Amino acid sequence: MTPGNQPARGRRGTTERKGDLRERAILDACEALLADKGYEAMTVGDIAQQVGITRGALYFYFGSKQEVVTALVARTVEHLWERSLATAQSEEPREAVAAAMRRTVELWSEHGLVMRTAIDLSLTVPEIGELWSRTADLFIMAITAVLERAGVPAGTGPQQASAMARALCWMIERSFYHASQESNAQVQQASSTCEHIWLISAGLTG
Amino acid sequence: MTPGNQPARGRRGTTERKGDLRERAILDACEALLADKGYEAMTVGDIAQQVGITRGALYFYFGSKQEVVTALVARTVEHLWERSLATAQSEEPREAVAAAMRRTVELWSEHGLVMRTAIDLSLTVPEIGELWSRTADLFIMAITAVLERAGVPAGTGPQQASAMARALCWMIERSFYHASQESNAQVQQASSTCEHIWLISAGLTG
DNA sequence: ACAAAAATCGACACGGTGTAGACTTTGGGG
DNA sequence: CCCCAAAGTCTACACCGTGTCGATTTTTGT
Repeated sequence: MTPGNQPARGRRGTTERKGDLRERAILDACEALLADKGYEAMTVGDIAQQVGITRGALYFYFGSKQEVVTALVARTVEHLWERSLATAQSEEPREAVAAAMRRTVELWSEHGLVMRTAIDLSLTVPEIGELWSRTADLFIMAITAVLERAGVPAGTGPQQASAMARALCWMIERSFYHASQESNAQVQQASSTCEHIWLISAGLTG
Repeated sequence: MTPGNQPARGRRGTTERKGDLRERAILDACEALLADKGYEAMTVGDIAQQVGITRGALYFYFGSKQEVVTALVARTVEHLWERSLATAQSEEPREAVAAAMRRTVELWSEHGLVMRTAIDLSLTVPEIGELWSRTADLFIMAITAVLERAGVPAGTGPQQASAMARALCWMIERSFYHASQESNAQVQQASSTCEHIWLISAGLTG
């Protein structure tokens, strides 16, 4: 479809099409516009103008505003996946929780805008919904692992690790979603509260 | 602005303007359309057609699609407020939690569609954001009260009732949001899990 | 340096929005 | 009963954002 779907890295020469630059520029422009106009108000013409091309040219790269935003979300989410694999590997559950929450604060501080956008569009843009759902599953699996290591019985019943992890994941998502709209201080506060509830839920009181 | 802003209930005679009927019919149509097309796909023309009038006539009642949906949300949310005042009045915290969750299941089963819509549009339609924020605050206050009665220290610190209640509220909102999209069984499951975590957070283990 | 591929542009058709003005219905007083 | 103002409704229009098309220019590999 759009150029850049295949990396097309020629073995040696940096096959860096001019269009690859433009594509990144479009995504950057989109992120900037998203920041100060919001998704609804942002128009395809706005993005093109920000990049310095016409709408027609932009449609060469992406088929619609939704596709642009989807690509932006994909770029960000890919970044999350890379950096989050090694998290919560600690043996000590208490430390694992702390590490995970530190990581979460980082992610939302850096990418809060795009993550909020992804959540907002999950319903209306199936592709984004899929992307975010995948991401949430990673978090849920990580939380489940920590709960089980802390002694919570495995299983999908209401009082068992998997279901609890899902609920805790939504708690964290929503808390950070709101907090990251306000200030870094709010994010810190949300983080502390979520960490506390997570610890209690894992039976790690005191 | 639009008719019906003032109840205009003449003291005796039922001053039931023909327009009041239409207004309700529009809201009903909107709710129906919302159910099987979704907000984005639903057009002002669709709503008008469903009611059996033209777009022009609809604009006599509401200034835009957003206004229609806002009115629909307002109608539903008003309903929530009425019925939720007497909840969680029980002395026994454990019973209060159970009652609150039963209530929540009811609300989401009956009004899940509109509630999800309200949440989705909170960002883009400030008026709806305000409405939903108010509603969330009611829930948070109720949860706070239960936590305090169960012995959680009052205050806004991360380990104190108010902050914890907020996090728990988001957990419940998000869990039900997702579950109510799937099935009643999922809603029940979510309810049980949330209840369990709430109880643990309140220190009511065992 | 030249041809194919990549990129860009301007113009168009389409669909949804919101508004304006003319027309019809409704429902109290004279 | 009639009349008139208010309430309600309609058709037509202007606007704006979208997505597409064909013509044109630039890049790129050889």
